[in-house]
Amino acid sequence: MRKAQAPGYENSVTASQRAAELRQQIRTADDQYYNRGHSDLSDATYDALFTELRALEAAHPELVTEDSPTQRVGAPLPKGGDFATAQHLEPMGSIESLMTEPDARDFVQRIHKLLELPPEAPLAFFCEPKLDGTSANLLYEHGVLVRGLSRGDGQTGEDLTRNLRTIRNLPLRLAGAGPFPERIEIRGEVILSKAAFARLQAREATSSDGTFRNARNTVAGTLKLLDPRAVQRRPLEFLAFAVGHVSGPGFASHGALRQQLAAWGFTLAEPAALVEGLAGITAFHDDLEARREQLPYELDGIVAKVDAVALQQRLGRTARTPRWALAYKFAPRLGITRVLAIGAQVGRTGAVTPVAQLEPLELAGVTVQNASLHNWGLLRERDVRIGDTVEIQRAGDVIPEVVRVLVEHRPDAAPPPEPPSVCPACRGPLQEEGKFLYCSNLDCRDQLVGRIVHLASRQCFDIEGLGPKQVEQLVQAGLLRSLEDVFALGEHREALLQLERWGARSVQNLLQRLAAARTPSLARFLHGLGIRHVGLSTSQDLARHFGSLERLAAADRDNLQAVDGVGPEVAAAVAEFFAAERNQRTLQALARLGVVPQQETAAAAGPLTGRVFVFTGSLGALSRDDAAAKVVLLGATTANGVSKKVTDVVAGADAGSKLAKAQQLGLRILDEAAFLALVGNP
DNA sequence: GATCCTCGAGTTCT
DNA sequence: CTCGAGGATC
Repeated sequence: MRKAQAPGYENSVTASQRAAELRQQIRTADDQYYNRGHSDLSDATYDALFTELRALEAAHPELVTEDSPTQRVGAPLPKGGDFATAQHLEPMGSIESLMTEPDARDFVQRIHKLLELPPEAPLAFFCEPKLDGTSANLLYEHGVLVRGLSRGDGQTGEDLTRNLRTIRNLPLRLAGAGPFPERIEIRGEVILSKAAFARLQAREATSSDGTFRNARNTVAGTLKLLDPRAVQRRPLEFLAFAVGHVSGPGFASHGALRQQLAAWGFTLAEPAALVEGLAGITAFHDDLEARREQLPYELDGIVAKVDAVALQQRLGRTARTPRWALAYKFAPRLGITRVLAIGAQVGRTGAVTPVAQLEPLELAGVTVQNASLHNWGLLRERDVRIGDTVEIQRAGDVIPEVVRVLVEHRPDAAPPPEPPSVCPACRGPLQEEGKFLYCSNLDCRDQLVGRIVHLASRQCFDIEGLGPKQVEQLVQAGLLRSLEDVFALGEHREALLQLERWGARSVQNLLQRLAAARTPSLARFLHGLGIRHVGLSTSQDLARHFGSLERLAAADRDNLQAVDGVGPEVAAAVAEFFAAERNQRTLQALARLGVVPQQETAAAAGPLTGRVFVFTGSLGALSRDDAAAKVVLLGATTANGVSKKVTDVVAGADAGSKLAKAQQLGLRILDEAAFLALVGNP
């Protein structure tokens, strides 16, 4: 075995030969390791070769090539440095997601119809696993990797080249003799295998904060690290699944494309198969779902593509997805665990709701410890008891929910839980209203925390840095005893500074933000007050109708009911709110502290007046609220759900049921790019 | 009085 | 995302 040595070569010809030799050995080892699972070289030998090559290149900088394995790792970006962004040559769209067999059937039938094929005509699909990682788009020029982008919003991605380069099974130079396309974009998924993730967890558990909760988030986090050397220590892999822009001739089929990618040195997702029709797709899906646990990677479904590229082109694409590819997801995972306790929470409205505390359970990538039971009626209906074994599902793959109780596993001594007789926070009396229990004590601590958090939230006064943690702490410290106290915090500067985690800087920031938050729109002001039945939408209706706080406060029930969307219940709630002496004091105190809602000006008519927007899926660049604000500024209104009244649906990535409904209703559907074009790029 | 929309509110975790 | 209930409409 050769030792790493100082560069002592007599002339650069030998040095250049040796460098080429080392690069070849290292590449072979990388390829063996990632594509066959083991390498003929020991880790120590590999490191030695690598060190030698690096030393050689240091001594002969002219020998450094862009595709040398040493170039996988660059220096860290300066702290606080941001990743640059760049345009994809061809947009990186998403694929329509389906959950059920009937949906898949519809999809395949639609393809037959569009191609004017009889339903029984054979049609070949290529099926591959749908990997759960982060997509990336690699640009190769004349066979050499020059850039790697994240998906971003589909049009523009972040330049992650320096980090992507560290992935060892990602070719820095395409394998084979060429000729290579002048430019080609290779798309794939960056993932951590289950084994690699487990190793990483074991290795880092002792050293750092143990933040590796699931593989997908770890991948996303890793690619954003500023120091490529840290990225290199995470055993990421790149699995290619498609090409974007190609200069020169394309490929005849997805199968041919895969062969070429493999020949160029890419790893491909396996198992994959060329199958026939819906039956083939379904069989592939069911087979993988059944073997899910045994596969080396996390997957959330399969992807099926019409194999022939000529047919793909005939099918074309909708505004946001190709018509020739579908993602057929696996059924949401059910998990089984035990109910440790059934607690009660008090929300900002005083509603006391039951929460099941669960034995921690890994479900679809996260650890679930709590599941809401919504109300005591539901709890009784499902008959959930402490000690019960229950089936948990993440509704919409997000919110944990108790699906059912496995009664046969119930311990003998498990009485049904009793709803609390007093408020769990303040021990005050409870009132029953419908299926809900309410704590009617306005000074109840948990309620106060909830009301203040709501007041400070984005849709209301938008006070950054005043979240649940901080509010809890300030209430505990006695600095907040009522809503209006929020704006009196400036008078308690000294007391604030005494608290843990409140330094001069954070106190100053908070006080500045409070000062800035003192002139909200009337709608946001109203919403922040937390009047029953009055959310953002109703607040806006009221603000538009009355124009000022004074006129609203003076309105009686009849005046209130004249507002569109306000009936007897809402009118009563609003009138009662303004009649209550306690609330009048709050309003007076706020006014004294300089908190004054702005007069509502009638919404300016704009180019989008009369149109109603709904947002679904995630928009890369904008939050949903920001997107909504943009269309409102142009004269449009927004709604929460899809209905006949809606005119436009903006579908971001991973759009769900709303999109399907919108398609049914034949509404105008905008993808993110179209939306940004409409509202004018920020 | 019944039915359909829509809004409010609560919910988990990173 | 889901449930429940208020409001509008027939």
